[in-house]
Amino acid sequence: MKYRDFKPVDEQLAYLKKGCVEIIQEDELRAKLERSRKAGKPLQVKVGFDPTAPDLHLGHTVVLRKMKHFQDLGHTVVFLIGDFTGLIGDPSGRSATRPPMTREDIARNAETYKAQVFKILDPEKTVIDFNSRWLGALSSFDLIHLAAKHTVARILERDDFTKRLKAGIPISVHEMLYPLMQAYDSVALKSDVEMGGTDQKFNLLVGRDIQREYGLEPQVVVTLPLLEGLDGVEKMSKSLGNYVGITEPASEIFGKIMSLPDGLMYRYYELLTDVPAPQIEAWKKDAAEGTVNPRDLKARLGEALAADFWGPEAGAAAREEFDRIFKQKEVPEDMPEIVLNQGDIPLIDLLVEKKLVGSRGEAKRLIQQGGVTIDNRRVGDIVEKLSLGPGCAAVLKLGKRKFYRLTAAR
RNA sequence: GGGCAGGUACCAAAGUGGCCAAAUGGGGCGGGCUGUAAACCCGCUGCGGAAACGCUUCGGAGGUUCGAAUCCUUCCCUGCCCA
Repeated sequence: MKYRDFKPVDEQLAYLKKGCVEIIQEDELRAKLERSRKAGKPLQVKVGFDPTAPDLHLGHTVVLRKMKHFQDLGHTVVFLIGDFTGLIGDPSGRSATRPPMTREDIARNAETYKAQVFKILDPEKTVIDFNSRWLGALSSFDLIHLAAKHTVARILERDDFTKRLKAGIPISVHEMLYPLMQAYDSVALKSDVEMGGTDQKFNLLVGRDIQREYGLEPQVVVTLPLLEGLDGVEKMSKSLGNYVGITEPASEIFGKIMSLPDGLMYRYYELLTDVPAPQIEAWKKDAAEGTVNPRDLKARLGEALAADFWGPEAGAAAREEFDRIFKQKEVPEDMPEIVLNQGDIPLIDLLVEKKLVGSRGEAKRLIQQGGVTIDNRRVGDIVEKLSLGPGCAAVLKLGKRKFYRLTAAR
């Protein structure tokens, strides 16, 4: 990129600042942008990702979207996969020591990442890297040398360590080393900017200190809000199950968004769409006054998000499908098909065999509680048997939203 | 190295010889009301069994006892205090 290709610094700053929680330090970022523009040299922007969970969800897209913003402005974004952690086997799950990941696992996860992140990022402007490349090459001497550059007190300052310490929850030594490792990534990459969720603030700041120790100009730290999960309380995470994965089918994305608590949808609009803030505020007001049905705003959001990952048509289709099922109480167009063999089969056996429930007890409970419907008829008896004549079909519904098409084997 | 306190179901946390498949809360699931929202109400939440009931669980392994989550031995793990 040449000088003229970079937008004026003020314009860039304004674009980048939107939605950020904090920029440390903003004037440093300005200085870096100015230098980059003059030299025609893009900034190096680094964001780290965990190699163990390559299923990205909407929470990750907050930072991905910001990465995209940097790309839009012509900067280089490094998508850093923290595979070193994976290689040595992160024991921080305590109860079950995780087996270390193999190189194959990591390579596979990296592929999965690629398939997902390029739904948002520009492949041309994205560098994917692995921190084992340099961390794996550090000798014990190097590591201790690195560790010598920081103090225990500084590490313990960290909020979550303090809490754990107080609560009597173990902290292992390697956990204290992680911030240093991550900081070293910034040294290795000579990053100008590192981004992360607000929970990463501490780690990101350590990066600045360590870069200075290694004689580099400290990176600018940009923190982004953590997106609340579907429950509206905890942050979105896979392990809490309150997430919307970006590879989920459009109809799932739409459905999950519809189940969002109302108050949360404005937050989602803010962090996950480009709808301008004043518009969001106006909607909020309209909904409160009753001039707009919050449901419709939510549907709009669901459609927009489904469209982000599957295209506008799929987004619209997801919305129509949803209305069909829940407004008009019809049956979805596509549902998983289950083929029944000839003859009677007890319903419970069917549910268990097809792995629709976890155990027979669960199947019984579901039936007893009226959660099972066949062709709109609620099943009342747990010993009920099922049979379909040749060429017949039926719709099995479990709970509120699980539909299956039963068909007879020829 | 020494002293002390702990390890209970998805999580937190009661239970300290039989009435314990284990209180309570959270979470989850189902139903109701709705807008598949929130709030709220009801129910369920180890496995098998239609049920009666049976079986496997309270860090691991042994033991005492008619009977153990509860007592003993030993091992593993964690926290706190002292060195």
